[in-house]
Amino acid sequence: MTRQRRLIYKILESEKRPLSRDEILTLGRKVINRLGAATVDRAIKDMKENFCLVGLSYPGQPTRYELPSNKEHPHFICRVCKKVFDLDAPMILPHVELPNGFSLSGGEVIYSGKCHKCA
Amino acid sequence: MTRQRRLIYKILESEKRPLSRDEILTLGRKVINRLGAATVDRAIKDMKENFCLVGLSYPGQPTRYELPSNKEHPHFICRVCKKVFDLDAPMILPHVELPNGFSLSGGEVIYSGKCHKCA
DNA sequence: TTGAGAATGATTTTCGTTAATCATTTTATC
DNA sequence: GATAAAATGATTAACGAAAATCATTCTCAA
Repeated sequence: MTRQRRLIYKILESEKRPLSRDEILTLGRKVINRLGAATVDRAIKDMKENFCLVGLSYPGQPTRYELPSNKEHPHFICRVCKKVFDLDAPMILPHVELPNGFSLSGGEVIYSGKCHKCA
Repeated sequence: MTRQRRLIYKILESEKRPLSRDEILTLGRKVINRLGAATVDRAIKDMKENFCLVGLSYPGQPTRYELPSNKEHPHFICRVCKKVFDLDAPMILPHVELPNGFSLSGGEVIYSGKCHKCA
């Protein structure tokens, strides 16, 4: 555990929304201004393997990551600035009838629209 | 309108699930075996601009596209083979309380699990 | 049928993300 | 405090998707 790793974890913990590599890097450099991109990449890679960091992806955009939360929650993506937010609401996954032979193990609800800054 | 474009449109229409560039290419070559990748790319690009082809993306995977449907529907992604299916069910987007200043314009529901072939 | 304009397909280039390299620094243990 | 192991950060390489190029072929309206 290094200063950098602790910082990256702390950023993910405090931002409470999925962050891309570059978002983490930008936020991190406010604290450790020589923070390297490779370090963030490696931290993400390791966390993905160990604590199953959650990945979220949109067409034409880098994958965003967040810490696995104790309570599942829906996401919101702003169609203008493309930022992704966590919604402070329980995630309700509507019941569906799956085709024969399919088994369900999870799901994801994503709302889209405009955030407070872009509205 | 060319033979290739008609074929690509027809494939998207008949498969009824989001397809990646390569999936379209593979299916298309069963009919036009000299179908070029660039042709599929261009068709996707044009359709994206004109009929607002819908893009769907997952971490570490190419974007998949489908024709805008008259009725919104949820998707299902198989965690094993990564194929994406349309679910034949109305999409219910649970009501949520958005933070102040946010406006809602749409949403997406994605279920995950195992498909009939991977179960 | 013909010819201008557009689409095709093979290939190359560009672009952004992710992984690998390596000398240096930091961490944790003795 | 010394030291072995691991992480860092700058850089380069690998990789895949998307766009650009260009000679050839196809489409469609006159």
